Amino acid sequence: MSNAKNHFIQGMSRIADFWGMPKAMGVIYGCIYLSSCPVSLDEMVDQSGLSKGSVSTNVRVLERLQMVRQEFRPGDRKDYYVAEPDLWRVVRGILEQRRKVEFSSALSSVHESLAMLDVEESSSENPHEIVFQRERIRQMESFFRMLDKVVGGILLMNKLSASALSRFGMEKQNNED
Amino acid sequence: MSNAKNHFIQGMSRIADFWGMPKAMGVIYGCIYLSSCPVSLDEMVDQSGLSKGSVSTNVRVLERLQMVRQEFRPGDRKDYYVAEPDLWRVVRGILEQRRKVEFSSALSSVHESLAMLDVEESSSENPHEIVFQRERIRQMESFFRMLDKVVGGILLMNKLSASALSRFGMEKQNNED
DNA sequence: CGCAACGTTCAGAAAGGACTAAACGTTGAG
DNA sequence: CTCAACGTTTAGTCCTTTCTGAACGTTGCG
Repeated sequence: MSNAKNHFIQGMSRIADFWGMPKAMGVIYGCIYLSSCPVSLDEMVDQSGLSKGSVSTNVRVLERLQMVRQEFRPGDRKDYYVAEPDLWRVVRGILEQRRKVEFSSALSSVHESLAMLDVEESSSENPHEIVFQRERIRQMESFFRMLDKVVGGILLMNKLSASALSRFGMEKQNNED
Repeated sequence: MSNAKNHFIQGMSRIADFWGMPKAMGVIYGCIYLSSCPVSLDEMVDQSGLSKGSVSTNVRVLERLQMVRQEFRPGDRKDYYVAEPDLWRVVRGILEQRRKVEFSSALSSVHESLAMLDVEESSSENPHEIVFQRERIRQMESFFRMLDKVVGGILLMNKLSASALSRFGMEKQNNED
């Protein structure tokens, strides 16, 4: 394998780690992303130096995130994978996943706190504090709701490309490229 | 401490964990965020159940991220902290930090791979693969550059509020609130 | 001075995740 | 039917990160 590919894969490993994913995921995506033809599981094992089990597990996570696709070959029992080349779709996949898993949970957690506060209000000897806390929690709730909307808006764009990005206030700076 | 505050703090712990930060950071921010008056380190220790060392360390990280501010009191040796109430400023602080640390590093890593590919090109027996890889890496490089611009654009807005959000394509959906 | 009140630091423990290796279930060819 | 080629699962190990507890340096009061 080329020296450059090795270095690239190592970079993907770092990036995956930084975004809270297993390093192996980054490594495997790097393998597939830089292959001009579909890659089998064994090839990934060779190129990545990871165990077969790890590759098997992680490649399916990548598939769930729509970062790679399985390519079927009639009469071949091996699984071949190709990378989703549109990186903006990749971030969409990740965002979708995270939104489903965590955003709603965070929102409901905050909402529950608000409900509990209402129950406690009557029995409190310090109403001022309660009022303050309710206001704060309410602000955080509306913050989460807005955040969820923003992400939802991004997900609605079927292509997060230059034209879409112009809405992000990017018109201001037009240095390089 | 109120039952609701406890629940809220637990939620912050989960959220912090999800975003790749120490749980204790979330807990401590929760403590301060829901206090109507500046909080001393000892009070945080009481309310969070964490050790003094952990609180001391994590509260300073929060300060560096501009999620809390120190409030000086003349003639009092204790350190008091108040929370940054504008949650959009909070995400800005976090984004700024992450951009500094990781974005540039990711970009240079990809760029290095590209350079290595150029060196290897001549000595390769498989020029087709090299050409393919160069194209792929180039795409990722331009992706990172764009991503960096987007984040930069967000950071330029001094208030990421409703008016700013309208640029994000949020006009389309106007359900609730 | 001496002591008590603070915040900080650091070695070590604890916890949580991720990877490995080996056993396993399935499928298809001979 | 038997065996080899696959991908999957899981128990166990390793490694990283985080938290704790105690020692430490500083500061100001009595």
